Amino acid sequence: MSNYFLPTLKETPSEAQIVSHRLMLRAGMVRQSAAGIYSWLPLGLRALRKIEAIVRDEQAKAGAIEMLMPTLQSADIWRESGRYEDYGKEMLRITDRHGRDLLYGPTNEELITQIFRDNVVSYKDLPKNLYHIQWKFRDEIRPRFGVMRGREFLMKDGYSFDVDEASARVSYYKMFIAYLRSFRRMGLKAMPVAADTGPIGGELSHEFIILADTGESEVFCHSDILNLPVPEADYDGDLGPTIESFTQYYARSDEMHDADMFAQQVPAEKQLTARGIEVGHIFYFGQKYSTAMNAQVAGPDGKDTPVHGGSYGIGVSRLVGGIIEASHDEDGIIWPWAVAPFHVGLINLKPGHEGCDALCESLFETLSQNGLDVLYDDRDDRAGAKFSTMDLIGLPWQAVIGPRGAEGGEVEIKNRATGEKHVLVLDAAIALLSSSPDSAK
RNA sequence: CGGGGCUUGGCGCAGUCUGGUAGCGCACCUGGUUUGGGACCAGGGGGUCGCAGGUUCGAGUCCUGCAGCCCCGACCA
Repeated sequence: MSNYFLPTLKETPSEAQIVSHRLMLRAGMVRQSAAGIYSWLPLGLRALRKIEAIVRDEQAKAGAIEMLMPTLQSADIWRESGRYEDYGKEMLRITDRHGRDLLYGPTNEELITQIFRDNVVSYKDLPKNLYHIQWKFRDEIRPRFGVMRGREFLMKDGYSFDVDEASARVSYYKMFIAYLRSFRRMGLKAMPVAADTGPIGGELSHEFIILADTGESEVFCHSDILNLPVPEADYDGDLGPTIESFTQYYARSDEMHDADMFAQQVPAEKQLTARGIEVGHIFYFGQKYSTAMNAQVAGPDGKDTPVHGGSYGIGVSRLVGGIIEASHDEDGIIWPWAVAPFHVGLINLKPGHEGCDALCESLFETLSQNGLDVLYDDRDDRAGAKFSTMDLIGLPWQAVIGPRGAEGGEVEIKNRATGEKHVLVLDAAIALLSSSPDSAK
């Protein structure tokens, strides 16, 4: 850590209003560069990458294929879909040296549709679900809340292509399940709420909301939906009943909310009105883009038909803030194991002390070999300062080695979430640290 | 885009009303004493006071314009 870059702050910068923003600044995860635009410092980047990894894993299980599209797009394809004008001022428009119109992509329906139509011509190639994790830019009227509503943000966006609506529904269901699983693995309880489908209509649009008082979305739901088991990653067979187990309950965003229906369908003691953070959004948009942009495949009958599309977004950078909103205390962040930038914070209370140094290095080596990410605090500083820093950055385990215990080869292990401490000999400490402490909660 | 607020060293702030040669805490550097929950003493470095004009013998302070940032609302991963 003496060689690391982790600029923590004792005092809270005045611009940060919500707890996740304050903690991200104080813990040295991000620094603001302009309104709604952030640099990700090493610690923040590690959390971001952990979230990406979970998303990738669950996308792969659900059959989605990763690719990467550019941040800059040509205006031409957006003129084709009709959204170049429609998108308005939220789209950042750029002109290159030749006077050609470009834009910093706020989303990628047009680009993926272009790629698809140029390369897929038969129903035999369907279904396809392609995604990427890329920075987006939306020139928000009012960015706020740190990375929760930035103008530049990292999003996983995926697009499915199917030959008909029935098949598109299956693609949608797969993402529905993959999203539930992804958020749960990040230590979050995300609930799917019926969302506005816009001009397309239908019931196939859901937002995934995690509850938080500082959230910008208001939701109305049956409280049982929060405690449903998360489905297995089994995507064969009929997914309908699994989806139904969620959609049978009333759960709607404020623009879809119907007070009478809510009162009728949900017993009073189960009615939950709460604020939340939208961390994912999936929807089926039918043939909207494929028709506008002529993305057709030949069916079994040899006739061309526009493909049925869906799109699926996860706010990756927003999740970093969202997870902190959901998991912190007055001392700092409490990272869930799966997304923690490091698993273990190793504190050497007395660098330079032979016994402490040797024990720390031994522990560091063994834990690293066991595949754990360890942040080693070997700074020459007071114990209190080290404890405070470690609590602030919120790694799941803290391993403290000082002259007191070093003689007997003892390590003090602290669980950041519960505050529980155990004094253990090296081998026992290694065994404990190698396990996720989340189950203790 | 409407309403409100802010801008003074890396961070948090005072000073602006009433113009007179820029200050406090934290952080940083040096030395010493300390050392298991953000130590103490002494010394030290660092600021075109957001930018541009103007008023004045003199502007952080007064006037005009502009910019950046934050908060509340309508829009969004």
